[in-house]
Amino acid sequence: MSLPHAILTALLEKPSSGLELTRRFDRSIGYFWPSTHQQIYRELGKLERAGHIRVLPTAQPARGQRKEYEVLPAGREELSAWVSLAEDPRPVRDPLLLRMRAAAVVGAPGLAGELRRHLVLHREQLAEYLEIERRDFPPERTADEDRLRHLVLRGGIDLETFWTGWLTRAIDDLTGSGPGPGTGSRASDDS
Amino acid sequence: MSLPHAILTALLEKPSSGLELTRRFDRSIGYFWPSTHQQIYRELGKLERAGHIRVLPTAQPARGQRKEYEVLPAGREELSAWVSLAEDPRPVRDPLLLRMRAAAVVGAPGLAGELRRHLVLHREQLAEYLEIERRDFPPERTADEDRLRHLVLRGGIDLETFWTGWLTRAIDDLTGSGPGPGTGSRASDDS
DNA sequence: CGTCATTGTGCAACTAGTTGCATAACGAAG
DNA sequence: CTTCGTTATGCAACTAGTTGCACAATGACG
Repeated sequence: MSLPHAILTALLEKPSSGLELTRRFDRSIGYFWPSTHQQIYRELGKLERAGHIRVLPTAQPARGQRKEYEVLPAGREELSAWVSLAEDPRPVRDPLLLRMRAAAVVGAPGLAGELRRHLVLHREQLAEYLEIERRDFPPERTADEDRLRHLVLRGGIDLETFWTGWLTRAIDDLTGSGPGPGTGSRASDDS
Repeated sequence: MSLPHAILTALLEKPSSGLELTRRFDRSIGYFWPSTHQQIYRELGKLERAGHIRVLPTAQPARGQRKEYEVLPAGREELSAWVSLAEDPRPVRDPLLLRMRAAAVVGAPGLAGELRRHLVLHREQLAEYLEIERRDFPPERTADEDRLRHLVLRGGIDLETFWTGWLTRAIDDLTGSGPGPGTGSRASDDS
């Protein structure tokens, strides 16, 4: 149940309308909790009904008319409570790794190409994060209250760095020698 | 739609019953595509109806009676086709990063403790992967057909290495100086 | 004035994964 | 021989996320 809390966080940073929130997600919180406008509108409705947020009285409510939301005290408390919950890391669920594993069994003609494609995408994402870091967190003074936000960004940077590194080595390993395993046949398990 | 393909891969490696498959997932494919027995049984039913797998004739079909499945040619073809599909990396979706971001807004008394807890978990997972590597992929001869499987395992190892590194630095950064930001108040965006 | 693109809100249906539980066969213990 | 734990299969309801689309207001262009 993270999306409502992502929305509360974003609304505390700045009261917004649904679409505005969606756009801010696309270049901020959405980097580690992506969401669509449909989902966001639905969740805004729930949060309002729960008394966690309300429509700013300045805007008139009508279909197709902009509605700006702000967080109510109850919403802030809810978020505070959620922040201090313990929650185990979610298990990895990655189709690319699954594909490689399947390729070990049924063969993989174009797999190296797919790895190269992913490498490009991860490099782009990494560059985007580094650009944000350069812009928002210059080395001089790291404002105390920005430390957590910087750590989160560092997480994104380190994660993309891991992917580019691993993909590079995987491509080398796959194309460096022989044509690959073809249709494997063993029946052992594990790993 | 990855679960059916995960199951096809596992069944090609070795024909199995539902429960056996579940257990093999727990210490193998489930590391990057986790699944429960309920989901696996449901999917086995669909795969059988689709003509991708069949029950081995040796076992008699009855409720509460073991049924062993094997992959049919159509299933192998389906898997082959899926392996060569292009699929973009899924966006990250991580509650811990979200929590840190929320903590920058509403404060975070116990956050460092939670980070330490995660660090332990990731270290344990890393140790488990390294043990598997030591056991299944000794340095001497790397059999050609095992290369892909080893690469997948390397992915898990590198990923856990990234987490332990990042968490260690985050904990240092959070506990090293001042008491943290408390209730932040800024209203800027991005990052 | 009409129509067309843009901004904005939102519903409905679908898909995939999770949680809780029911049920059957079978062997071991009392 | 019955009861109990284990192995095994599976259904049903729920939750979260995705996809496709509908509709209202508004301002620009002809």
